[in-house]
Formats: sequence, C-alpha cells, structure tokens
Amino acid sequence: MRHLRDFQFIEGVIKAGSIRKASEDMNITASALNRRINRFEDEFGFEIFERLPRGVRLNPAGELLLHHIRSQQSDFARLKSQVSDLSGVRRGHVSVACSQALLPFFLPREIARYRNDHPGVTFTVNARDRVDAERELSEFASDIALVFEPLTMVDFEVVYAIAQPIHAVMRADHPLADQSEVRLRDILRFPYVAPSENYAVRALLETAVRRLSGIEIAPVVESESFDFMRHYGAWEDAISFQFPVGLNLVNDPQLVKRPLAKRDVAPGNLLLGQLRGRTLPVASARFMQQLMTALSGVSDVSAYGPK
Amino acid sequence: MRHLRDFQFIEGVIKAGSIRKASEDMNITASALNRRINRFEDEFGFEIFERLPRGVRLNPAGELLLHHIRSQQSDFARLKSQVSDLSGVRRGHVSVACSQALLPFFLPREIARYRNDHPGVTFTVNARDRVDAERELSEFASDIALVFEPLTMVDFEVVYAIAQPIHAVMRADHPLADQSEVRLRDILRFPYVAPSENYAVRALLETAVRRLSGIEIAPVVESESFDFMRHYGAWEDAISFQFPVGLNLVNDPQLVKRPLAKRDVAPGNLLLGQLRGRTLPVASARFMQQLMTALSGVSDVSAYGPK
DNA sequence: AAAAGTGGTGCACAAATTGCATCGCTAAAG
DNA sequence: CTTTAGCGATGCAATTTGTGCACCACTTTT
Repeated sequence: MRHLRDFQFIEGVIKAGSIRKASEDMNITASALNRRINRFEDEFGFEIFERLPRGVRLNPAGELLLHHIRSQQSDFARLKSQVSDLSGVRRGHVSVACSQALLPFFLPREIARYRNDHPGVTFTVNARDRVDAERELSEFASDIALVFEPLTMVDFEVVYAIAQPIHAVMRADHPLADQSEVRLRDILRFPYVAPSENYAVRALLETAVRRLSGIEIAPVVESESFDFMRHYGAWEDAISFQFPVGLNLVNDPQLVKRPLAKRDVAPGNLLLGQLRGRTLPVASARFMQQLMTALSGVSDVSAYGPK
Repeated sequence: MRHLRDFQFIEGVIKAGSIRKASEDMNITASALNRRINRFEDEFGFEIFERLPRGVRLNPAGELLLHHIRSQQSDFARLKSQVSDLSGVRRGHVSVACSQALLPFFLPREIARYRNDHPGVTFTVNARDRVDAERELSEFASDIALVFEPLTMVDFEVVYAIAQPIHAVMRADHPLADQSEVRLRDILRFPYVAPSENYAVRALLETAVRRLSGIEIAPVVESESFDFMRHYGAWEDAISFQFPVGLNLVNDPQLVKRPLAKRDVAPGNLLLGQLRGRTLPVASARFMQQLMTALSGVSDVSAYGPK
C-alpha cells in the first residue's frame, strides 16, 4: 500500500543500519532514500535516527515509532482479513511461534484440519524458545505463541493454559516400562537424554532433582533438538523426556511413554497466548479458538499413546 | 502527515456524500479526487464505496476501513504525544464528552488545575447525553467520557464509578430546608423543575415516582438545560434536582442542597470511561488519573455545600 | 424532453520524486 | 600522522507521478 511506503523504507534503514546499505537492498538511490527519511522526520516533527559516523541508529522516539509501525501494519492486515471475511471467502495468514515439541505432530494435525475448512488461509510456523516467542509477539512477528512456561510474561497474554506432566519415553521392553508411572530416582539410574538448559523440560527436571540431595542430572546425550533426541532412541536404549502433546506413539509400537510421578516432578504448563491487548486478524483468532478446543480435549491426544 | 492524506480525502468524501461535493471542500478537482479514490480501492483490493446515482456511500468494507482510519489517526496522535512527552515538554490535546452537570463547576476546576501543571495541553469539552457520549468514544471523537448512567455500554469501558445521590436544591428559607434529608413525597407537593426525559436525573425520578401510586411527575418547568434550570431558581421559589458533583453553592448563600432519602430514590452512578481497549494518549491518560483522584475525594466537593 | 446531478476518462501540463555527481565529515587502516 | 573507506547531506537535471480541464455515459429530477 502506498501510504505505508515511508514506513517500509524506515524499517529497511533500521534493519540495514545505514541509509546507503538500505538503499542497495530496496532498489532506490541513497540520496532519494535519505531525502525520504529527512522529509519524514520534518513532517513528523522529531528526529527518529541518531546520525553516527558509521550509519544511523534509532533514538528513543524512533523506537516508539517503530512499535507504532509494527502495530499499524498488523492492524492493516487484520482489516484486510476482516474485509475479505465479509466478502465470503476466508483468507488470511496465521503465524505461530511454538515450542519444538509441537512441531512433529500436534501443530501439523491442527493446521491441516484448519486448512481443510479454509484453504485460503496460509500459515507460518517457527520453533522459538519461550523468550524469543514472547519477543516475536511484541514485534508483531507472530500472532500466536504456544510455549511451555514462558519467562517474562509482561506482553504475553495467556489465552489458555493446560498442565502437562512430563512423560518418560522408552522402549517397550525397558525395565521401567511395566510401571504405570515412573519415579525420578529410578530413571536417573538408567541412561537418558535431556534437552539443554533453556528448555522447560530441563528446567523442571533440574528443580526436581535439586530436592534429591547428592544426585545431579547427567544425560548421556544433551541436545537442543527434540527431533534429534527422539530419533536417538532408535540407536541406544535411552530414556527421553517429552510433554504428551508432542507425542504420537501410535505409529511406533516399540516405544511407550510413562508419566513421571507428580510428587517427584511438577507438571509443565503449556500456555497459549498472544500479544497483550492486541486484536488478532480473523483467521488467527479462529485458529486460536480451534487450538483451545483441541487442547481442552487433549485426552484425545493422549489416547494415541498407550493408556 | 503525508501517509494519511488518502485517508483524509476518504473521510472528506464520506462526510460530503459525493466525490464532487468533497472536491469543492478540499481544494482539489473532482477528477483528481476520483482517481485517488479509485487508486486506493485498487491497491486495497476491495471497493469501499457504493456508487449511487446521487453520490457515493460506504459499503460494509468501507465501514470497517473508516473505523481503521479513525483508530489509526488516534494512534498516531498518541504516538506524537508520547514522543513529545519523552522530549521533556508535556504537550497534547484532551477531548472530554460529559454530562451538563459537570460543566459549570467540576470540570473547569479540574482542567484549570491540570493546565496549571501542564500549560502545553489543550482541551475540548462538549456536553453530550449518555448515548452520544458513547458514540463519540467509538468514533474517536472524544478520549474521555464522564456521564451519568450510560445506556448501551458495549464500547464504554468504565474506569471509575461513583454513586451520586440526587440532591434537591432550594432556597435557604424553603419549608423543607431544615430537614437533613428530604422525602420525595414532600417535594412533589411544592413547585419543582426537572430536566427532560433523556437525562439520568429524570429517569431516576420517574422510576422512583412510579412506586408512589397515583402520583405523576409534573414539573412547573421542564428543560434540557441544567444551566437554565439553575438560574430559574432566582425567579421562582422552586426546587430543582442536581447531582452533588455539579454543585458549588458556597458562592450562593441563598441556596441549599439536601439529599433525597435513599429509600425513596436510587442514587445515580457517575461513570468515568473511555473506548474499550483503547490506549489513550499520555495527556488524556494523566488527566483521567486526575479525574479519578478528584472523584474519589468527592467529599471535598460536597464540602463546598452545607453539610 | 430537458436539466442538473453523479462517477469515470483521455490528454496536456505542473509538481513532486528520483538519480547522479559531489561535498564535508569521521573513524578505521596504513 | 596521513590515507582511505564509508557515512549522510545537497544542487541540478531527468523522470515519474499527480493534477486540472474538457468531455462522456448515466440516472434522477424537473
């Protein structure tokens, strides 16, 4: 849209760090771009960039303006989504930032189901840790976040929350597999893999283990990739940890999952949220509705695994 | 601002009802204006006007767009207010829609006090009944509303509420003046003036009187102007009705106010509010804060009258 | 049937925007 | 200490964009 061009240029300059670099990215001369910026600052009444010898950087007023730009672009997208909604076809784009655990099974299923009803809606899905997810919300880079135990929570408006006990995933012939729930002490005697420090599973395990004096967490393999850890089980008979929403073991009869005893490890909270106070586009709001109902009937998800 | 020009033209066309009429108002040719509109619709992807033989009118998509325009203009004003706020001087503009009762005394005092601290802030004050006040909020024509008993309340977010018992205002030598509170039955035997039907005072009186079978409200003078009614007391010894926030009798020793008995007439609610979900500009938000503290210490206001 | 509205369009002209060359400046490199 | 490379700003000509005028097709009112 025409009236957003200045804003797009400003965003380009911010990202590039200098007017000249930005001009190369955006098919415009540095001189023209420079004048656009200057003219905008004139009309706006305030400078928004600090001029440094090596380029430009936003000043505090510019930070406020940047947030306004992001917010306005998102508003405009919502407007178009609303308009196309009332002209019959449901169009739009939904962007989700989520924990890795939801990538292999839960989100693909839900998105496919949504797109089955509304083929005009497209999706962006990105794995983000709980800090980055919130940052993306506040930068309007994502509409919806679905993460375990977010940390700061100032801009994160929780729409739906569900407790998820950590499950131990192991081979069906594992010595612990015949117990309906497993104790943390017992697990730590066997080889196990665990995610690295900034993931919720690991944090919950750490706090739980801290109560067992003299024991430390010592995974045989530590990784940031849940995908990798899941596949690792095919090669060594090691226990891994997962939240049940991320699991679909019906296709893999060799693996079973067992909940950790609640008195040992606190359950994690899976939080569905958005930017505080923001009104989502139609498509995103509806998809969030669907996620809520899917999560509230999450026993269905568990049903895919052994009872 | 440059990027809002299209929006301003669109607003002009909406107000004028036809492109040609709008073009006369806005120093532009009908042909140029027409092309701006068409180009905008092209880029927007949807028509926003219905073309009628006698002009143009918004279609549903246009209504949504109009709301977006209003919201964006207000957002932009807030942004500028925030920016000038961080550059030291507090500037801005506050627009208030309020009940008539607050015009003579309460609001002038509060605005003067605010402007004493922040001379850069300007004000718009308009008397609006409780329906129009809410409409103005949702059209972004007013930032703050301060009214008695608003009706629809869907877009009206109540920020602060305070109960106001109706007071009877009479001459100091009136037969009822020696009572600390007056009964409705007694008042109705004397001449009295009352506001017309769509004001909260009248509505509360009507519902109260309806419980006294066989009696009807019969004011000797009925008016929409509280100002007129207050002055009328100088000419005829008649009782009038007012909320205490609107009264400052310290300058008029000839008049006294007495509360109506609570068991006779329900107190009215004075509601301070804004558009639901809106983030107000800095100046408006601070002024609303001041109003809240002023209202919470409203016993000070009553102290201006006789105890 | 005529008149007075309306929105839409081709064309010449005016205005705003852009690209190029260049300046003055500062920090990093030699 | 000088040199160099990169930065933002600016004057001027070229070009793109927007505007005004005259006019069309159409509908309602007179």
